[in-house]
Amino acid sequence: MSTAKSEKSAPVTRQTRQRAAIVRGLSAAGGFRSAQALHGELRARGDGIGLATVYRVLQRLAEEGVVDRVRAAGGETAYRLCGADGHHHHLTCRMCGLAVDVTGSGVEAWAAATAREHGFAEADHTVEITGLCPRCAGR
Amino acid sequence: MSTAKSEKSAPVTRQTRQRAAIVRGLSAAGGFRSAQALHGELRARGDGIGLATVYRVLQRLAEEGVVDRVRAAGGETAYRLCGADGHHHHLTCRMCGLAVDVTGSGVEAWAAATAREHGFAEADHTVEITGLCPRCAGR
DNA sequence: ACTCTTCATGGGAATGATTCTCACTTAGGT
DNA sequence: ACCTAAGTGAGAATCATTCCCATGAAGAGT
Repeated sequence: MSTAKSEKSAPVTRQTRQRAAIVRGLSAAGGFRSAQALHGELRARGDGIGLATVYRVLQRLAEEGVVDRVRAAGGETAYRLCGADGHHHHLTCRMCGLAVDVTGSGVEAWAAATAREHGFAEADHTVEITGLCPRCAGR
Repeated sequence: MSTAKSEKSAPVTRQTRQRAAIVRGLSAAGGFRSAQALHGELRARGDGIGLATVYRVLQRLAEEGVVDRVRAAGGETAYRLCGADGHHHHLTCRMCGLAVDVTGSGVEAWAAATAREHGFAEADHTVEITGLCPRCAGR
């Protein structure tokens, strides 16, 4: 039976026009965009693309670590190109949506230690700080 | 015209059978429950109550600080009676849903400092640690 | 205790985001 | 150029949550 394929096949991830458009779109946006918003912007720009595809690609990009995912208040999920710099958290303005990346060496350690302390394995964590950015706070 | 009412009316929050049932239900549950799940449990128990009411009451309880809110993976929102002990975070098992309260003096400070550092005001934060609880990890 | 005003309730429709289905297209290896 | 598995897209299907609005009841005043 099996010749060289052995057990698992490589997850190839093809380079398609749509996938490229989505990454370009996110790049141009520069910040968070919901799947629906991104879809609208791409269409407006003339890139023919289906909503289902936007969801699919965005989800995969998230799995691949190419984009960040945050759950917005209205139940929507928003995505943003992640600067390939691995793990970090967000400081978001609850008024205008401005988001700043922050890293917290201490938090990482605390989260890991807390999990271990309670016997939890494969710990992961999310941290979101919200507040009013300088501009919004000043008004 | 206006006599003694002056400007703002007191936010009365009436004590209703339904509201009581919801709090009792959450109390009996002991952990997180989605609005839908709670509604199902209450109905099964014989407490006649509408889904819309469950959502409404749960939302208000959250505003009042009586319950915790976490956004589950499937886009659902889950609620849990909060022991009136103010601020804390959660360590959740991503397999069985077991949730443990944890407090992190260090995290609080870090979050506040980070926000201040970037000029953000009125900072708030959420921290969720997920992993596999001892039992699930052991299987 | 009786009444009146206002807030709460609930059933079902409406909304909105996300996922599914499935026939058709295409990237990439040979 | 050819084959085949992966990707795509339109619309239907799902699902959680909110809206609408007539009816019910809590609590203040008398």
